Amino acid sequence: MHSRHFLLGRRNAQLSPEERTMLEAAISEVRLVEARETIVNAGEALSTSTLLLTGFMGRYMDDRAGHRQMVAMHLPGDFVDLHAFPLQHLDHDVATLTPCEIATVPHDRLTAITERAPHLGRMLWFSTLLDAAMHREWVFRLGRLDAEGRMAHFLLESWLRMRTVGIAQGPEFRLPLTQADYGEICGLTTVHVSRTLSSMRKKGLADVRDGVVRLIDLAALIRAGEFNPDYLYLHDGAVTP
Amino acid sequence: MHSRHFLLGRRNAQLSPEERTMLEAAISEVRLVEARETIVNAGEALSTSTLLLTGFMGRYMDDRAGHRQMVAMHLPGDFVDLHAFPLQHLDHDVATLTPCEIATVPHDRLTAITERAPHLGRMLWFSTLLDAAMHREWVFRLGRLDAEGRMAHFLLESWLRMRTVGIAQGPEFRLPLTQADYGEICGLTTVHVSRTLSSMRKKGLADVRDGVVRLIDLAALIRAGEFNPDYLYLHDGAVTP
DNA sequence: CGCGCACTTGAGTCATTTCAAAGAGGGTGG
DNA sequence: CCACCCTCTTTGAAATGACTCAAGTGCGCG
Repeated sequence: MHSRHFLLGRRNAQLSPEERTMLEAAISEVRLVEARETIVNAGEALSTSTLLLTGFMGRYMDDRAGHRQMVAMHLPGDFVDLHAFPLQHLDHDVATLTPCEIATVPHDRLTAITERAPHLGRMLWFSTLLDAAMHREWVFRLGRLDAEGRMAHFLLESWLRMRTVGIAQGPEFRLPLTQADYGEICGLTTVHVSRTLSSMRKKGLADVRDGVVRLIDLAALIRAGEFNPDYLYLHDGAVTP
Repeated sequence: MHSRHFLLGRRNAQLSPEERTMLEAAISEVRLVEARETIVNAGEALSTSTLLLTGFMGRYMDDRAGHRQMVAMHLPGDFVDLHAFPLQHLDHDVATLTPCEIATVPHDRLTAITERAPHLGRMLWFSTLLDAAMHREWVFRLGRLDAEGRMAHFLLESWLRMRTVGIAQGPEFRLPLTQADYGEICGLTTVHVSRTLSSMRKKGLADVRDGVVRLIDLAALIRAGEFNPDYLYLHDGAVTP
């Protein structure tokens, strides 16, 4: 399948063709999932991990009142719950935001990869560390930025990530999130997301509406979000050869 | 050195004696570092990682105004910047909170471990995933909890972690942090940390002072911090045999 | 047509910050 | 040995950012 090969391993730029083939061969199944469906519940035992081929997914933790905090958003090419391989079960839920095409990879095949292809194994490790680096940035975002800064930071992060996998080019791109989603990402209420976005629109920073993001004043967004893209390791991706 | 062997690998309960020996043999140097010293700056190229033997360390990201957000705290037995092995440089600073005894592990020896001992390699991977799980919990804490909840959550997390490495037993334990540290952890100002702690004292939840934490009403703390310890994977730690 | 969902807007409240000042303790140098 | 100066902590008062509650708009879809 063309699109599958196209996306696979996109996130880890340093894979050789043989490694890509090996990873692709580890897929046991590809299927479609509807929007807003939970595909993994926190705590359940897992013997497979999920590679996202098309669509958007999120990882969530719930508070007692049922309010959700998103702890990660995933794009095509992401190994959404690769950490379930070493961890065996997850501390959060995984759900689709949009309709998604996902590939299933059994853990025993990953074990074989770490044994037969140590470099590819380290690239998988690298991929989970990218998630961790993003988690840290989310901690920073929530701990130190105000509503506008959080939104700006998240929009910039998403834009760069989407550019690296080729689903965004210019400063206008499709990001099919509702304001409630933004609230779950940025630790804000829906109401306050609405106010924040309209203020950013008024100030000429960015225009977010109808699932489309238009970044208008990049310099101001970078300033507001105190954004430094180093944590995305965009020009790295190799461990040892 | 007795204490070294005692601590090494404590975090990853499932290491065999041979694996412990192998990890210990990877240490090239042990040294002492004073309190409040930065041992790694964000962005610098790294060819070694650091194992914390005694003392407390933190990982930090700075905002433009120079305010810091702590993104992780480390205890004896933690591989503080193991992720520098695949990543090659870090997106945050690493600094001591107290005087620390640290062991240096060159990355080429870690490469050898992943090649010669895949299971130990996966345990190292597991260890970085524990950090990621804690990062997620910190995202949740900052995104969904109020000041009292954040403090309660952090105190409980620290208590459980310290119990698993044997440096805390009962509900009273030494945690040598200032209120400014708590602020950098919980995304609060020092002033508000002071108010929050005194309110928790008044309510009989916990008594934090002079670097000593006394957890008084565990049930209430768990409720306030919406605390569920599953993310610490305390009863896990094995991948595949 | 009407219902549900996403978004907007307003008014009032509350949590946290900011600014300011002062106390408590520990260590150091005169 | 005392005076002084750190750093850490506490407290007060005012300002502000975000939340809650509430009502209302616009839109797509059955």
